[in-house]
Amino acid sequence: MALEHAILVSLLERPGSGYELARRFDRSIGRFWTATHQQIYRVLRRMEADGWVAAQEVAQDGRPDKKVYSAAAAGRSALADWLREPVEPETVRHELAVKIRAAAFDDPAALISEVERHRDGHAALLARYLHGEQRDFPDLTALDTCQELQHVVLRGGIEYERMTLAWLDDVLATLRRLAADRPS
Amino acid sequence: MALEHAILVSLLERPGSGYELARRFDRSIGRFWTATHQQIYRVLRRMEADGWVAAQEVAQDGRPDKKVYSAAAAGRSALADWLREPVEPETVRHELAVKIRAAAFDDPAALISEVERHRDGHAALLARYLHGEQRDFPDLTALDTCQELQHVVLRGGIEYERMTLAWLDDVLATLRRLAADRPS
DNA sequence: ATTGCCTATGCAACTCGTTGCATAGCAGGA
DNA sequence: TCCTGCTATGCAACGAGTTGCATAGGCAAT
Repeated sequence: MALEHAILVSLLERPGSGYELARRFDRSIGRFWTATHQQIYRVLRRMEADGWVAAQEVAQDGRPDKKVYSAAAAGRSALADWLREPVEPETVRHELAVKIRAAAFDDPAALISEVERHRDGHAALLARYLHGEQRDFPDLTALDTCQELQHVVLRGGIEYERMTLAWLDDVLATLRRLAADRPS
Repeated sequence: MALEHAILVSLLERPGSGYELARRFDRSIGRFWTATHQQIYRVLRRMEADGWVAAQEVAQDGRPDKKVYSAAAAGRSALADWLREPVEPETVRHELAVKIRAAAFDDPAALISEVERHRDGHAALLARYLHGEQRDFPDLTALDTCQELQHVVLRGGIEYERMTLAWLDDVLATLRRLAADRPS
């Protein structure tokens, strides 16, 4: 279970409320680790009970109060312990790949618009990554350790999107060829 | 929920027992959709109750009996319905990426051997994919629709592994540079 | 001889993750 | 004015997924 650890890393990079964490998971972190606000609130409460994080109530005007969490010493040492354990290879749940193989038993042409939709989504995400890179890392020669590591993870995201985009174009070409060969 | 659909596709490609399906999920399918034998047995029973699959008991000598499942008409039409629904973008749970960002708050050098382990795993998987491609698709000019689609998914797997391999080399270079810059 | 692994299925208990809903004040547009 | 959407947190119920264990015969190696 790594949601705790992902939250700890995010809080070490910057303290924040459950709501803010949920938004971070929708953005930068969310593309290599997803979580809903429900999970995050639940885990934060458990982590607070375990002394991994400390909470501070912050009153705001014009908005509901919030609880700002920050990583505690116990959380930091738990993170260090976890870093020394081996992790499993990443699990992939690639529903679209299942659909592509399923198309053999139905109409391959019917899948084209769906694949195009995914292609466009990945293209948009790649653009957002590249834009975020420009904004957050304007000078790549002057990064501290934390930023270096954030940037190498971002590079992974960028390469993943580029690769996926090229693959989805390949998938589209294949589907179009099959649709032309055997019109239903 | 797509485990049902992944199982249906696998059974349409070839009927098999729960055990055999579990092994297929460990191999080809398993890299874009994971499932344990527990899940598979449970879902198969539900699918049988819903008339999506039909089971046939097969006695074997020297081995326990097995129940060979095959996709039924109702399952096939359920699959066709599902193909026409949009799917969510794939979810990624990339624990190693969390660790890389976590390394900023501990010792980056301590992560090197872990990343090397992952790198070697991905290299081995890429080799297995390429070997499987040679074996299962010796003549790329003579494929039926089902094989065309299997192959385009395999190409995706191969490209994913290549990209991951290159990225992990980038990560290793970054970690080594950080370790040299600031020795702990 | 015993140990360990492979085939083949399954139960029980648990944790993880999702979905729907609820509260509640404020801001902005039709 | 009403409706939608944002900030901020939370409960309850459900479904998905994991882990540990159990059975049970056969096969291969130590």
